[in-house]
Amino acid sequence: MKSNQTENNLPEPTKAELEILQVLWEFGPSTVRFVNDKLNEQREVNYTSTLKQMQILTEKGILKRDESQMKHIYIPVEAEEKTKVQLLDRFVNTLYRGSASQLMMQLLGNEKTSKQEIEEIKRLLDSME
Amino acid sequence: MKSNQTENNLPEPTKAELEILQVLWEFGPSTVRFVNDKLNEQREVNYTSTLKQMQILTEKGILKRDESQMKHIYIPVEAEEKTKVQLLDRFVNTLYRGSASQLMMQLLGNEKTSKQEIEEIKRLLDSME
DNA sequence: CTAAAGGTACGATGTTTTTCGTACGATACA
DNA sequence: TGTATCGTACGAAAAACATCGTACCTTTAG
Repeated sequence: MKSNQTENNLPEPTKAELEILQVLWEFGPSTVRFVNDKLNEQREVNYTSTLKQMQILTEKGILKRDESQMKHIYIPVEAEEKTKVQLLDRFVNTLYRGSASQLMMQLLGNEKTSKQEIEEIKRLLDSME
Repeated sequence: MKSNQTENNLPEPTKAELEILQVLWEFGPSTVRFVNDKLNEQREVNYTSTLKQMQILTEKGILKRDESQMKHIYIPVEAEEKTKVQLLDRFVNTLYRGSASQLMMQLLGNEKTSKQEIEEIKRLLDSME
């Protein structure tokens, strides 16, 4: 099958992979043990499952690791921002035909987006002038 | 495995399922034939593959269908808006811990979001006062 | 009437993603 | 110094997704 890459970039992380990335983004470079513990705060996962995922992530080039110690330390290759931008871009293209303003409208119309959030967005825009 | 539902809602559509939904959103209630033709404008898919997907979508309760004719007519159960809001909500929660303004910042910082888009967003916000 | 065209049903198969068991090496410490 | 603990490697099973072939029913045109 065709490999799933964007022009200049890494393959899209899967759902389980994203969970792991998020731990690494939040807490910085970590061991499998640490990541697995964090994941288990939310759902039950076997240690070796997490290990395997992180190995796969490394094969894919999404993570790299420091093997100088027995406890390998895993690190995302791309910065959080960059990866998120890619995902966001894909999301906008898929669901909103690339129209960021349409996405915005939905965000603003969404009850779950608080007044406070909206205010913050306005301030943000003003400061961009 | 745990079934994948949000509190009050339908299961998340998969990628292939989303493609189909998008055709239905754009063109309204349609036959399998019609949807399949649209999909084939973008990539090759066998008719029965599309049929199967749409049957699965129906089983899942994401589509319903009018069987009164031989050519069944498929219709999304939920409105486009509602489904997109769900997906967007999940997206914001997953990637931005629920912070819409953070997502915004990324949108605005994204080169692919044109000046024109940004202007439109500003106008939108102003008109909300 | 009948053959071709076009429809649905559905099992089987292929692929990708996810999870886990087992093997085995290193470390720690009683 | 041996045994329990904690690590990695890795194949394989399980689950989720996607695709397709085949059977079989309806409609339609000649």
